[in-house]
Amino acid sequence: MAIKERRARERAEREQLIVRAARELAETEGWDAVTTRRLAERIEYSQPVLYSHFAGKDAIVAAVAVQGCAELAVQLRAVAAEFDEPRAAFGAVARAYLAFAVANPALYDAIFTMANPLPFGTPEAPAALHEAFAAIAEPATASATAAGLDPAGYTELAWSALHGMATLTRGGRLRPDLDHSRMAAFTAVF
Amino acid sequence: MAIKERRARERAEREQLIVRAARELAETEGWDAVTTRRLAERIEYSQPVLYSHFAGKDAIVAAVAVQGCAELAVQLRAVAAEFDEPRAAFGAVARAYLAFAVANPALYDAIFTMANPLPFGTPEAPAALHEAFAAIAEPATASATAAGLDPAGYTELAWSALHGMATLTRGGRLRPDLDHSRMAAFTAVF
DNA sequence: TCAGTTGTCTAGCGGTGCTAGGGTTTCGGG
DNA sequence: CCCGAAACCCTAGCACCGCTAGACAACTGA
Repeated sequence: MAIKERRARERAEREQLIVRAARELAETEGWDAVTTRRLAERIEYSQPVLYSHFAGKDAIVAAVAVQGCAELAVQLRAVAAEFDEPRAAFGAVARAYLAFAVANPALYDAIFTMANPLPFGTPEAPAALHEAFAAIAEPATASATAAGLDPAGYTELAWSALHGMATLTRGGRLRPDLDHSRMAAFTAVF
Repeated sequence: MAIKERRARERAEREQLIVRAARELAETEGWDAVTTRRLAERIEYSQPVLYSHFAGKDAIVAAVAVQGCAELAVQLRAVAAEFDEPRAAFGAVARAYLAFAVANPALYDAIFTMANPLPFGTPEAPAALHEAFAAIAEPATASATAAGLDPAGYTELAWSALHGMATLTRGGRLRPDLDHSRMAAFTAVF
């Protein structure tokens, strides 16, 4: 009996090993470098074992995404908890969100831009995702009601602005010298 | 002498044929389906002729992107011209921007999300790109000065919000039932 | 007519995600 | 202790990808 448990434990460890290897490879060389062959070589197994853990490459990046999601949620929550005033919290959370995207570009892509099959809307999305969204939604809701606007749409708009800044910044499509001005406009407007 | 001209004309026509085929294929089946082999089959030539026109596949999607850019600029300009009041113009341009992204998802991706090597900042970007950006920047600048904010950062923020909404909507990451509320928040806030 | 240029195609290279099949190891009961 | 059964993993390969070398055909211009 205990043997089965040990096997299951080893399997789980190897699965984490795969996810970790994929994330590291993506973060250091970009997602293009994350091929099943390189991944297999890195974990010192052959490619087919990857498919005994995940349905395909997409499932691997999805696993990386949910892991990243949890980290993002933790960071945003921690920042939000430092502030009493919702407006100040909103600004700080926004800055933390963008900082996360800059610090972990590959992780951010896995979560939000790659075509992963993660359910996102209100149905059964990973709990970490709800958590991260809530960290933005709470101060945003406070700001929306103060402005007499529907909180739901307002929150999605604010998130869209953050996401837009994150992605456009990475593509070199926004002027770096305007970072400060842009952020000032965000805190002034939202 | 005239023979060279005819040849050059035919080459230009074939180049347009390639760009058109790439765009159509992308729009109907997504960019994943745009492979050099399928593209070659569609224009009824072999793959190598593609490389006598473009440096590689990236250059082809870049060509599609600048073409789409011009169209976007025309549409935004046309919408902006209908309004005298900058505020009303801003809202209409924003709606037109999002409508463009919904109507031509592959085109939008080619311009803004794919890793094309288009220069974007202030240096030598395609003229059409400046044109499109200006169509957003002008009403945004009016709105920014009215709010006493730096127009440059304000404009980039507004564009980020639009871009974020466009991309998150396509990924099914925003609730469709909030489209109206989200847009109301946009016009109220910017 | 005929060399030289131009244009195009076939075939192939190294890479991708993914899978079929077989061989080795380990397990569990007689 | 031993052996059939199950679990596990690897080698080899498929069909596809972007891209290119080299051969071949067609056209040009003297």
